[in-house]
Amino acid sequence: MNARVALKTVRLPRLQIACASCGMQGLCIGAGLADDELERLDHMIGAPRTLRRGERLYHTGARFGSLYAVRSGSLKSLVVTEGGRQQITAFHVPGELIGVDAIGFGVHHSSTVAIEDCKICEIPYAALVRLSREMPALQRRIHRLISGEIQRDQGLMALLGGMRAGQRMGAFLLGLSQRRAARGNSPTHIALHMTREDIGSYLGMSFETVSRLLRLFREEGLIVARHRSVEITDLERMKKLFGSRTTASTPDGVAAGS
Amino acid sequence: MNARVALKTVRLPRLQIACASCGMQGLCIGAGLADDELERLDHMIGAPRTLRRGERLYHTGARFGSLYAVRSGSLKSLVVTEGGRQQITAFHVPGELIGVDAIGFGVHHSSTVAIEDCKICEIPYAALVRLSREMPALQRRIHRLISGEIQRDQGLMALLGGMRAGQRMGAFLLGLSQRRAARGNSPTHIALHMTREDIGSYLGMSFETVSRLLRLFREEGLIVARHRSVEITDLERMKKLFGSRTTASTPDGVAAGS
DNA sequence: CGTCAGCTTGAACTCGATCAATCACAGTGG
DNA sequence: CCACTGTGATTGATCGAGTTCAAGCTGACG
Repeated sequence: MNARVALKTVRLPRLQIACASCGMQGLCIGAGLADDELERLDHMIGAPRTLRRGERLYHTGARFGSLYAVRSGSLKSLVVTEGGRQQITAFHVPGELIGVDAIGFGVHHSSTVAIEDCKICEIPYAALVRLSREMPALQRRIHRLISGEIQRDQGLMALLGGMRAGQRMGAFLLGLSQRRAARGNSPTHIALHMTREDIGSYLGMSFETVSRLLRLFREEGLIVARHRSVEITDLERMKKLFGSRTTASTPDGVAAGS
Repeated sequence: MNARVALKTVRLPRLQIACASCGMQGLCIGAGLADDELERLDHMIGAPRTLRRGERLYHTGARFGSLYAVRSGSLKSLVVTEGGRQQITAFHVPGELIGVDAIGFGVHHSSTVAIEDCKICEIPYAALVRLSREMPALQRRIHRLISGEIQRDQGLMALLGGMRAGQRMGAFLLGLSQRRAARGNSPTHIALHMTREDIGSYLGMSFETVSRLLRLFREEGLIVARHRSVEITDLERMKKLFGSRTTASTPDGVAAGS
């Protein structure tokens, strides 16, 4: 597999051009674009800017003007409910795009904060839309990003709505693992940059339960956890227990309405 | 308020033209379009088609080709988790658009089923996109619909993640009330066309708990419930207890960015 | 070296799930 | 027309997962 990718990299020059926003190949906003298209896109992307831990990228109610790509570090997005409670809606890691949920509305409906020092690239949305009018591939890409956002949310809803705390925790760890793997990193070593409280908020449980579940997983031999570093020692069993997204099985026996 | 709307209807001809898809004014896909634009849009919308109760509009994995507007009746969308459990992700009532979560991905990631006999209008998406290239207002509208979908999901996540069953139930009833109000219907009378089980799935609780909570609300004097008809008798206290989403329910009037 | 935020662990309690029995009602067919 | 039937709704009793409160512990950082 790796060998094949390497071969392609040699043969197809465009894979050697990294996206200016996230600094990676074939990820983020520039995925699926041709060389010249990627270059035009790159021109409108600003230089990476540093965000210190705890600093806010944008907050609820702020005018939406740009998407942001994470180059390094990680961030969290949260919404504040009527009761003043904070609900974490997403964690963002390098190579991912932030602000997708505000597209088209003109205003952010969540706040995003750095949970460690980050490097962030700004992508002006108006220019992006203008460019997308001439580049169907880019327009498709934008739509797909948004669609992916909705899917992610629906997955989390299903998680929160119908699973036990342990399953949610397991699915969370597997999710982080997969996101690392998608970027070519080890799928077994996970760094939890966020606090237990953030995880609890995200998964709809108390931070004490997060702590207890991690211990349970450790006692079960599924992971080795120390501080904020988690090593998945039995990835297979994890996948078995907490169903990795194997959604290839979609039976089409019944004919849809008319 | 009503008087002002009526006045506008008289003064501005465009408000008298109903959207062909949902049969309503200023809702659904046609909101915010000029007369001639609305007409062009209408030409690509098919005649309403009937869907019998229990019939499926589309299912997970099906190719995405169209959005659908509800003219009458109601439907539910659901995702099936790895474990085979069904999680209801949305209920759809007249004037709303279905299928937004599949935009850009080419494939539906949820199934949608009629919970009573419905009339549905199909809106071919490819044609819609083509049209939107010439009509910035339509493009904005599409983006806003998608964005609204994300927001709705985030709201539900916050609901599922951090609220007690009673609060979720209250917020659910208030939500239905507001959606009725947004379409000019009485906000106090709600018809629950879905089963208790569906409500339970949507709100992440057992159907018995749904039943018990409705009784509790009745004993508290908040509602009068009989069969599937619910009358909110103390809307003020409901709002006080279960924080109504005081954000302007119809996102028109807010200037969209870019 | 002290301080403090974040983490762990324990103990008691509570909310809501689960199991189970009964009821209400719509649809069906005699 | 009424009895039959099945799905959905109500209500009760029990139990356990997870919250909450509380008390220490750990490691980072001034």
